[in-house]
Amino acid sequence: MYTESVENYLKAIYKLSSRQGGGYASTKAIAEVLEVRSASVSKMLQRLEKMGMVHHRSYQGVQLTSQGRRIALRTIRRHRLLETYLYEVLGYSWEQLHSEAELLEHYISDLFEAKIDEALGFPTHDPHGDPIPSKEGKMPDIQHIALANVEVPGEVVIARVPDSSAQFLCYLKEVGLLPKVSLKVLRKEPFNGPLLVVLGDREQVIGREVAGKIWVKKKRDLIDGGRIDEENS
Amino acid sequence: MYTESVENYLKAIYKLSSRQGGGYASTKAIAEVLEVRSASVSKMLQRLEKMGMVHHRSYQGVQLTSQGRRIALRTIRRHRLLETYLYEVLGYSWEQLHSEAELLEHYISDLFEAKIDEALGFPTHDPHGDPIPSKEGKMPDIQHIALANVEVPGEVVIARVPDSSAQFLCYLKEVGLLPKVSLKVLRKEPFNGPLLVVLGDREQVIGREVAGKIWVKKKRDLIDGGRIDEENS
DNA sequence: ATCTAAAATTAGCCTTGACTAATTTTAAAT
DNA sequence: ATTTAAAATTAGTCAAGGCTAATTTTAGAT
Ligand SMILES: [Mn+2]
Ligand SMILES: [Mn+2]
Ligand SMILES: [Mn+2]
Ligand SMILES: [Mn+2]
Repeated sequence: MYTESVENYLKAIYKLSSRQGGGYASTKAIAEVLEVRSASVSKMLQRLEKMGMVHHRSYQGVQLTSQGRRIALRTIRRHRLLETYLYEVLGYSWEQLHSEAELLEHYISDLFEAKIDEALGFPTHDPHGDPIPSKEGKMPDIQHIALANVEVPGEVVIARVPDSSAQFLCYLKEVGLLPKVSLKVLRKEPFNGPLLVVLGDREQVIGREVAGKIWVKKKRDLIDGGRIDEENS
Repeated sequence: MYTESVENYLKAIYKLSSRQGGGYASTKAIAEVLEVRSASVSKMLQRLEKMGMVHHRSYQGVQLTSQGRRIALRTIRRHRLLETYLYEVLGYSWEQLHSEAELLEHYISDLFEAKIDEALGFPTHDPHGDPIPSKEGKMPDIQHIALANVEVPGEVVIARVPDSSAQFLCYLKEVGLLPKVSLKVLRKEPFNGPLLVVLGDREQVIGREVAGKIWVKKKRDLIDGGRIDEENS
């Protein structure tokens, strides 16, 4: 339907502008995500504007139109369904998922999407813990906190890890920091020092930077959807 | 690895030049298969020559180099493995296979190819009866005859049907002309008239043109690999 | 209010792979 | 041996999506 390039731009804009508040993505940030030059981004933004995919305020940033958001979410849905299928059905290992999905997301048909969705029993999360947007383009919004920001002592469950660096994922697999794993944070060393956590039956130190990329839920939130939390505090 | 376009050209050249003898594909024939203009083909042939994929004798035709053949066969292998997987595992219907495979064949990885091959138990033929080239690039060569050329009366088994027209496949499905089905040819009407065949428990007339596109094996060949046939005649 | 560095845009170039129109080559018919 | 029609090639154009280099805008520091 749309080109691989257009879909990748829309995905990048979606992720950057939903990252926080105002919702504008900058040219530079898009360029970094997609590993192209800023000049290429500027040009593409004009084309996307003409296509009705974005609102672009020159020198200020871009936002998706509802049309652009629809395509972005469809692509993200396909990406995450693909990752889930490759993992669950074809036996891909964790770190091989992303690159295959990154390409195939642009080339499967509506039918293929529907077939793997069905084969998986209509999953809601991919293997990295990322939510899968619905067919109608609803993305469940989630409130996770970074492991690095958990107050100590705290008991948490891993909800989500980044999907795009195979090396990082290999490390996480090695130490057992996978989605759905619970752990206790015993101590955080000051001056951005490492965290000391209990993982299963052993202790483990985790660098602050790594801990900033792992998203967790508090144990209590899990049991009661976060309501008790509010009443108690 | 190579672009979709390059792989489609190589596939087209492979099929056209293996169709018969000498093994040269003409510019016009390639243009017709790929539904592009001859001028576009001429230009691409020069690029393929530079890439070492073809030998092009100007105004005479092209042949694949061993390099070109390797890529063509890899693409055909992926196409047919994909069709088999979509059919056997994902429950695609017959006529939906080809268009999905035609695109995905260019975008799956070596790993994806290996995984679906394994999941299918290393199949040798796709749902249309076409042989799947081996990973090493060996294509089993097959000697089928067109149903239209069977001598009457003759008993045959359908080996292979064309894969690329969904409408044609729907018709074949409707009348039950599927690979592995046996039938008897009772009569061929003269002047390129229709064939009268027995299909299961009923008689069926088949136009000569349709019968020219269905490839069959003689019943005896099937049982004894064709040897008895030679001894008897 | 001015200066400056970072960010963004513009201008101009390249490759891929289409297209049309014009030209050249080939091969078959006279 | 010419003529001619089909096939093939060449020349020139276009859009997509990259790039570098040059220019413009913005926002923060003085
Ligand atoms: Mn991913
Ligand atoms: Mn992608
Ligand atoms: Mn096919
Ligand atoms: Mn194809």
